[in-house]
Amino acid sequence: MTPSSTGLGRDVRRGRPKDAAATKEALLAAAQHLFGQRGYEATTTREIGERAGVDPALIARYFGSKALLYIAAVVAEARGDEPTPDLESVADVARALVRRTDRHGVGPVTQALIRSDTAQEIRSAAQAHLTRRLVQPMVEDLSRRGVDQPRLRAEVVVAALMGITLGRANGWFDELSAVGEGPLVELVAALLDQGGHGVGRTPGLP
Amino acid sequence: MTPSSTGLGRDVRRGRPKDAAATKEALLAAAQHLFGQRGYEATTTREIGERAGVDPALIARYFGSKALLYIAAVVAEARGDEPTPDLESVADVARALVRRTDRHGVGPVTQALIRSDTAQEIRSAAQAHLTRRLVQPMVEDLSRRGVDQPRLRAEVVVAALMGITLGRANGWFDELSAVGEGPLVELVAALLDQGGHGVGRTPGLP
DNA sequence: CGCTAATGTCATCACGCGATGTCATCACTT
DNA sequence: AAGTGATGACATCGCGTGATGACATTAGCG
Repeated sequence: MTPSSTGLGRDVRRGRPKDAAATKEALLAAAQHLFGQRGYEATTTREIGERAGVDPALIARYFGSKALLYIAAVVAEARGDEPTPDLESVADVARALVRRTDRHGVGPVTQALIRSDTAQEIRSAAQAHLTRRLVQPMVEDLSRRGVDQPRLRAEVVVAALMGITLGRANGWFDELSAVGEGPLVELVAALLDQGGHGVGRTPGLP
Repeated sequence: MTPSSTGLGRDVRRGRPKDAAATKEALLAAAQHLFGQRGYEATTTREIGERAGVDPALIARYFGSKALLYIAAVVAEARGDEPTPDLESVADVARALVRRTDRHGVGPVTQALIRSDTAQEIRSAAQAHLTRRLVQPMVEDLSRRGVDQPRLRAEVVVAALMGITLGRANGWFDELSAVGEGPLVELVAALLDQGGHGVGRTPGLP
């Protein structure tokens, strides 16, 4: 989140008119929210313009097209992702994911991944982001702890976490959506982080 | 899957013309496949008609509308879901989910759940289906085994499984998509089914 | 064989989308 | 204060969508 977007928040833009930078930020903030909430196809440029208090035609002027605005939103989300906290243990990742989803919704990156109609370029970017940001650190952590098949394990865990946050945000189940962040993270970490409990190895190994 | 739809498979409909029942089935089969693959919004009635070898206008005749056809597809999927195998243990659910996704794609029910633009009626039906079919049996299994917070646990596990199958089907990560069904199910079961390993209780309990 | 209702085909509608271009309006420099 | 380029508002375009209704064709029955 940029400082100015924090300032104007969710509503129609006020302040002095004819400020190109502010307009661009307002559009980006609105795009982040709407794309993250409903995904690419389900969000219209008119909605984005309305939420930003700005004419939708300005999307073309400042970002080129709706697709490029989406990419800008993904990039902005990747940057604003908390100042790179040390996401290593499963609990860390789980907490970060749940917290961010609870606050800002699913987010453009996740939306890009779950939708099959996402443009290939956007999808690749989102996958790379997810891998570099979440999977890779976990792989290193698992390797360090001597768990075998660390990469596959990390991928499975991250995918599982995606499903959990997705289900929570979308209200699939009653208790999953109702439970607090703390208990949920605790439960999920206990479930998925078995290295700490000595059960992380394949059956048959010492 | 109905017997006749199995017979004609993926392609254009042949056989004797002017058969309303066959036309209806062809449309339903095509709808199940396309809706399950791409979701509701991303699938057009023209595509469904083309895949079924039938005029798209017949969707309106036989199902009323695209939305009603989608509901019919969800209902059909719910019915055709293997003749109610005993889905109790986590491993059972994982195996069934992975297997069905590997064969038929994500499926209309899951698509309805992950898309935020799904009509409320469809979403409720999909949630109810998921709860009755997967969560409820697992709750009973966990309760029987004395695990506490059985409902929340079951919901978390099912959501995690959704994420895993979703990530596998959508190619989020290399190894997750490449690994065979057997090893994946084994790993996932070992990860999520902790009741069998004595780690299923909340920390602090005997 | 001929009639009729069921079935399939086709042209077309209204709508919402993203995008574009034109023109009015404002801010900044001198 | 005036001029000028940047900025925003508006009307409109072309496209693809789901849906509709008129028309052609077939199957089933007497």
